[in-house]
Amino acid sequence: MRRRKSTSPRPTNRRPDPPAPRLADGTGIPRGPRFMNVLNRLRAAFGAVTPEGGDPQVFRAAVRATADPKFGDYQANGCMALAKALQQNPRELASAVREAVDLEPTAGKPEIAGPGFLNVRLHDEWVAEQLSVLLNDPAHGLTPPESPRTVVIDFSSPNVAKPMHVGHIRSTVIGDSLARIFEALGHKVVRDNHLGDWGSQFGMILWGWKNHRDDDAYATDPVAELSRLYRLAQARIKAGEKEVEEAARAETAKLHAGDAENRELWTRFMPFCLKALQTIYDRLGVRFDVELGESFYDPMLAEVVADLEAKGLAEESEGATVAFVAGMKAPFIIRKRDGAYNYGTTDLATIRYRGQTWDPDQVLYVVDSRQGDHFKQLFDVARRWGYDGAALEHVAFGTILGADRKPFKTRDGDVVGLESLLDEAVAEARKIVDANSPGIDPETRGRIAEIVGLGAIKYADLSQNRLSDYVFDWSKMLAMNGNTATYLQYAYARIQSIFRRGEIRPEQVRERRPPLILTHPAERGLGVRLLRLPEVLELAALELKPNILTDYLFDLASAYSTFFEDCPVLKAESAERRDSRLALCDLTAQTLKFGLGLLGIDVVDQM
RNA sequence: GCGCCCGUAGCUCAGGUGGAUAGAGCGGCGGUUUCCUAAACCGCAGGCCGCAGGUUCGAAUCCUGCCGGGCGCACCA
Repeated sequence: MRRRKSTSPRPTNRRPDPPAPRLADGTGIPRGPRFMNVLNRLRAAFGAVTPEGGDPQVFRAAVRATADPKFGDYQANGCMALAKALQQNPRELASAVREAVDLEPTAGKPEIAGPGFLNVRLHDEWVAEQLSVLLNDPAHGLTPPESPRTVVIDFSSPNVAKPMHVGHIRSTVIGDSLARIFEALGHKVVRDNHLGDWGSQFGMILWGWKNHRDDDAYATDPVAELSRLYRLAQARIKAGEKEVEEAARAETAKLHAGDAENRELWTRFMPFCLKALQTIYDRLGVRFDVELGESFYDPMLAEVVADLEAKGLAEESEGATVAFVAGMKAPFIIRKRDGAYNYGTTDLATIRYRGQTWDPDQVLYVVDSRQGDHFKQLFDVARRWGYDGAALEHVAFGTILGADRKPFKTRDGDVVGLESLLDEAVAEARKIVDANSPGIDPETRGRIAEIVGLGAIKYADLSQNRLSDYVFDWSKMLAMNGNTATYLQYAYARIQSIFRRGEIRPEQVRERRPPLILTHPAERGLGVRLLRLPEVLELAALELKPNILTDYLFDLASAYSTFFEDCPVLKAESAERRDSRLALCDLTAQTLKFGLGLLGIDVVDQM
């Protein structure tokens, strides 16, 4: 697997697994009603019996869930690689590990298979016991990390003064989900919306305002009018009108220089712009801890450049002040020929401010992959500047494409507005709800459609590997099965339906703490999966990939659907069985709701 | 030209740090509903993992070269 480019050192790079739990009796066996991260438990056990000459960290890392259930639930693959290094027979090595390792009470002795795999099958009783613990665990099996980290997540970051469009959804949704996942794992998260409120796009708006404004239109809808002016300026510059380009640049420079008129206009426009953005964020359920835009850093820029110059990191080149980065031809510009600062300068000031304010362990920039070169330069300069305390990571993502594999546009060729995209998703969802569930009252159908529609959009984005471009496809997105939010929401709704029909509340099942029975393959398959959430979240956070979570949830929902078909709940053959299955239903519902919540997606009780 | 990303089933995509017979969904074909939501479930067909070398017990995964596609490369952000 390729590693992310980490151009600055990661203090906790390859974060170690949480240490094995400290145990009072020294047996290696945890006592008491405490949920255990299964993977970490097994890794600790195998790591402890790493053969002489092996690296325990490597050996334990080779433990993972099996790809195929016929090989058991988990497998330890470390013996083969180690045998090679030690020039020993892998099966003999595996045999020695098998004898030494103690997995009780979690599992029995592993089985040796193939060239030296060690296959682990969890004890049904242990799985059942863990599920009972999980049933009443508000933390969903998550335990606080040994050393919580501070993670700044820079995401969404739209330019103000123009409506958000489809291009903003990925950063917003991926960043929000990563924030939720890190928080759930017990880390401190700072969600920062680095607004584009100070750049040259504002100069274009100012130029438009002074030359082409429509006062009536502004009175009616300020943001729409400002957006029109921006697009007008942009179009004329793009058409090669140098004088417009120069004029807009001059307006930007005047704004930055403190020109009274431009500052007044900026101050006047901003509240409208922010309010428009807030409307979308509210609808998406996205919030920020801070929204420190480019304007916030403006007062620091001159000093940043002076400091870089003083430290010999910046130099003059073709009239601009730049920093060169080894291996890259284009310089990193921190002051333009005309004296104005640009986003490189702002980003450096931001790194310093964040370091001084939060002292983060990790800073994530959830930004389009096309800005890769910029971040490579930025991180390099920042490190040489001395801000190397945090791991700076560009969480890159691909472009959203239309069916023609070109950037997603409307039929008229405009960029698709985010608001209309959401509206369309909700309208599509509404059609399906109306068709499938006419018995539900219209108002409730409307609420369901909103949740299902937004869920579809978010999930389509999150379930894809970030790095690849993705083809936007309505039919796929709102499909009722397959790896979609709708499928997961449906599984959840079916569970709620069982509780309604049985006239029983989940809380009653939880209080009863019924013993879990896992003798049916569908029961066991579901049960083993329910224990995996903590390890999945740890991996998703490590890889910075929400699609690891969506894959898990889809797998869980599939296992539930199989269970639903094969295992009657309310009409189970005994009261014990019924209670056990109700508990499995509730656990699944809890996990789906919690997991979807970490993706920023809601559930509905019926659909 | 330099750099980054991508190439896996007809289509859209998964595929931890190299592991067992490469997986889903859609589409196709065939089944399942006196039973808790059929927005579901079960089965079948469908692959030279872009190509060629290399590394090794083992490669979709790592290395090299090539082919094909996307993107970025001095004052926009």
